Amino acid sequence: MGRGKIEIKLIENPTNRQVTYSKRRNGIFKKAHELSVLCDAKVSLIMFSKNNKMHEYITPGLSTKKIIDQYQKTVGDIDLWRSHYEKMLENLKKLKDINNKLRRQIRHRIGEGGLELDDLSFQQLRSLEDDMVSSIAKIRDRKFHVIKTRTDTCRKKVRSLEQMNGNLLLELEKCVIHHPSFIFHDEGEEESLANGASTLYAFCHHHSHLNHHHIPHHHHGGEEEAFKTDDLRLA
Amino acid sequence: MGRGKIEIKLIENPTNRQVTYSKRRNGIFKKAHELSVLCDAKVSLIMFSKNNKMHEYITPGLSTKKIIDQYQKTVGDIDLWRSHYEKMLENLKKLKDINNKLRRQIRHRIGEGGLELDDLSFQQLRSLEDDMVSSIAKIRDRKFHVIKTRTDTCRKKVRSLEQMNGNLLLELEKCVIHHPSFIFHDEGEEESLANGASTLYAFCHHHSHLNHHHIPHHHHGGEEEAFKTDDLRLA
DNA sequence: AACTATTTATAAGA
DNA sequence: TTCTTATAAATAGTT
Repeated sequence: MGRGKIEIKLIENPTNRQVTYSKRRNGIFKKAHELSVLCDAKVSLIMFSKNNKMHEYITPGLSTKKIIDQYQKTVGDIDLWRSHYEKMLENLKKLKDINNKLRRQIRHRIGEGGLELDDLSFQQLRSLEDDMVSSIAKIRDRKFHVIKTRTDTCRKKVRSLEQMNGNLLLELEKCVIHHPSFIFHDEGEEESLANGASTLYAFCHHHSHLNHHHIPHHHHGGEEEAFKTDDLRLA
Repeated sequence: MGRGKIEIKLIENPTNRQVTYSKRRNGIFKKAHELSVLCDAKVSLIMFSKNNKMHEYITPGLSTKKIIDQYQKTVGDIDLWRSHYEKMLENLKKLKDINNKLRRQIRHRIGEGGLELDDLSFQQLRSLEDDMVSSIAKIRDRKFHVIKTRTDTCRKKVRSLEQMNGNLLLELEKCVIHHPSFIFHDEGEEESLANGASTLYAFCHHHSHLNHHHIPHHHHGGEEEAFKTDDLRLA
């Protein structure tokens, strides 16, 4: 109906399409309204343009919600929403129940207020206590494991540092023996040395005072045992 | 558009109205479909005739649910359903989270598998252990309280029975002293006596052999202490 | 947004 | 209902 007949297929020209959309949208709304009035029908017309602009028509005196409700009722069993909603309610209730049970269980285990323990019998209290004892044993085991791992790691680190120190000492001894003047002759370079070298240099000074003994913060044998038991006293 | 122009108002003649409804319904569906195709629009058209027959058109490839969902999203805040639904979803999520946390807490307290304890630091393990120790103390307190209450109740009962027995003995003594022939003279009535009286009678016989000592199943003093500690050994 | 030649929808009748 | 058809209404292309 227009200057020329058109084929019913997507209008490629966006401007053209937009114009047609507007015109026909108005046309369809008018038709929907006429149907509402002429035949006392309930009409819900919702549409989204290609760029998701929404437009709707509803028979006056109705709401989209009402129409959709009636739609749900009519379509009934095939409908997803209602059952979905009801499943959700059910789920919600179940979760609340589980939640309460879990809380109760925790309160029992915490021994909260005696108020919670009141509803347990002597036998239940006994078995709860047994559970707790075995649980605490597991926690202690785990704690022991954690501290042991930590101690072991520390011990390994110490051992490796000791070995490194030993090697450095040997190197230094060689140096000192072959070039006794080395230690004090190159002071000018001290500032430009990298960190490691600088530390080594400091160590040389230190070492020369201590006459080849280990530096004091190294742990060994009995001392390491003491460290271990000290930590485990916490357990 | 027809043989004559019509006014847009309710068609009173039901047949006429029904015919018009059918014709125009088809027309509007056709228009809706043309709009869908020409402009790539999403269209949902739901209508109910005066006698509640439902008809709907949906842009092919869509579902009414999808359209309605999009409608909810677009209309958004004004709508009640959507917020209701989303509040529910939110609630559901919250409950699930809380639930998981509670479960985790319980698993920690149970010390399940070490798998659960793996993610706790030494400090956390220590404080968990402390908690458990104090909880177990509470449970033991409660257990002690339960058994003590039970013991006390039992002791009271015993005491009251002893007193009752004592009184009965005194009464009997009086009887025997004043009517020494009473005990064996009325055997004929024995069968017809009520339970309490029968017991009293039996007691008389028993008592006459025991020379005023307590009957053996009574606990007193040291013996009662023994009973108590025996029960508490369970604790 | 307005115009208008045409197509489309449809009211009334069969 | 469906078909027909005269006529009203919608609208494609143009301004």
